[in-house]
Amino acid sequence: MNAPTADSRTRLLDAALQVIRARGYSATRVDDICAAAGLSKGSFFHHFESKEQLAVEAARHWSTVTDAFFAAAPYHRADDPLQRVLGYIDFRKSILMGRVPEFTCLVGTMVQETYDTNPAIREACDRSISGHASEVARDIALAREKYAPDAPWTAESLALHTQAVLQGAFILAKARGSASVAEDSVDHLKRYVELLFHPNHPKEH
Amino acid sequence: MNAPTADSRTRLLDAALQVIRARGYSATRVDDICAAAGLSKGSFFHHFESKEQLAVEAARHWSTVTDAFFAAAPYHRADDPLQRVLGYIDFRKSILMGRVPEFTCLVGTMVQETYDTNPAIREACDRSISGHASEVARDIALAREKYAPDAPWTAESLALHTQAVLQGAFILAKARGSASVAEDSVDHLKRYVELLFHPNHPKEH
DNA sequence: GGAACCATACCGACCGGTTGGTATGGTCGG
DNA sequence: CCGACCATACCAACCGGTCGGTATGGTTCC
Repeated sequence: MNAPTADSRTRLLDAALQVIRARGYSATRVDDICAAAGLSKGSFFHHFESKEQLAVEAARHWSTVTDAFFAAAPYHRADDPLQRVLGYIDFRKSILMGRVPEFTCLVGTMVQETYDTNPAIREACDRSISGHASEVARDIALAREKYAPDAPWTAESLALHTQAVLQGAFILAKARGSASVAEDSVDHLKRYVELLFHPNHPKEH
Repeated sequence: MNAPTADSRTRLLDAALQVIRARGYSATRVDDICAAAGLSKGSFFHHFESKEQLAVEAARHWSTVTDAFFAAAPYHRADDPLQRVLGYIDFRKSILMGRVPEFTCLVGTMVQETYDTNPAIREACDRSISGHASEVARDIALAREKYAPDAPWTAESLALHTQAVLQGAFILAKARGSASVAEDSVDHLKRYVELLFHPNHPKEH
């Protein structure tokens, strides 16, 4: 009777995204994920051989979901690469809404708990973050070539910096219990990128 | 010999800083902390009424330790407030050495796992981060008044942004298993602050 | 068509190691 | 002797993972 709904494996993965983002990886029980998916533990271990393997697959699922989400975002339509980069940052700010677990990042949360004890999960989280950064770096590289070819920084490092700011903003939002501090930090990030590409200060007259 | 019976509580707190930074809060067992401190569980529950309360006190202990550490750092000796801010950033970069758990932040790690389930720990982590940011904000406010009194950002928000960058840099370092990506992000942060203050900044060599 | 057979999906009771916390008693300085 | 401190032994709940079993739908052979 579950035919019309998404298949069970996907439901378990989606449930894992929700629960782990709220409670963290270690504190999440397999039964929590099953309950959130409306499935039993037997079903869970039919689809995943262990909790650890679920985490690895959840990280990949996270990348799939977020890649599609960002691919559909409107900022890609700008012709100018710098405008796409700034549009990306605006877009990241605009989705900081709802409850904190709804806009924070699965892999940023998981990697904190697993980097030293769980290499498979750490690598899966790294692939997710680095993969997304590479996407951002493509537009940054084009903007750099066009507007700042002699800049002393690489497109890759600036893309990673955007991810660092976002991940850090999530931590502050979690500590404060509010998204507004994250919005402020994204504002600073946008100002930085604008300054990097438009040094229209009275420095050079 | 350390003071015989005097410091067991501190030894447990110090052990908690090490173990929780490496494994996270949920995955840390109280026996792990006891073993790292060379004490028994009876001693643990003599000093702390629960694992949760230990976490709250560990956050405060973390603030005490780090406050003293930063208070002793050389960047405070600069006369100019902007030089102190830039010196702070340089200092933060210079301590990104050793293994990852040795330079990352206890409260940034803990708050990710506890913000939605453990309000007491969340608040303790918030106090630690916000308290440190306030310290940084003092010099930023002086620099702003001196060099950029009409800037469209507040000293408080820029101070929080520095913390966001650092926390995010720690996450990237954990995912990558290397500090170098964190160093790059701190470089971007320093460049941002320099750009913010650049127009009226008197270069002195 | 239908009986026999099989694969996939799913259920939930159960197992055994783990873990936060407790009970009890010993040691030692004052 | 008292109370702070700490160790050992222990407990009950918890939790990841297992296992026997059911339901359903597809395939093959007559």
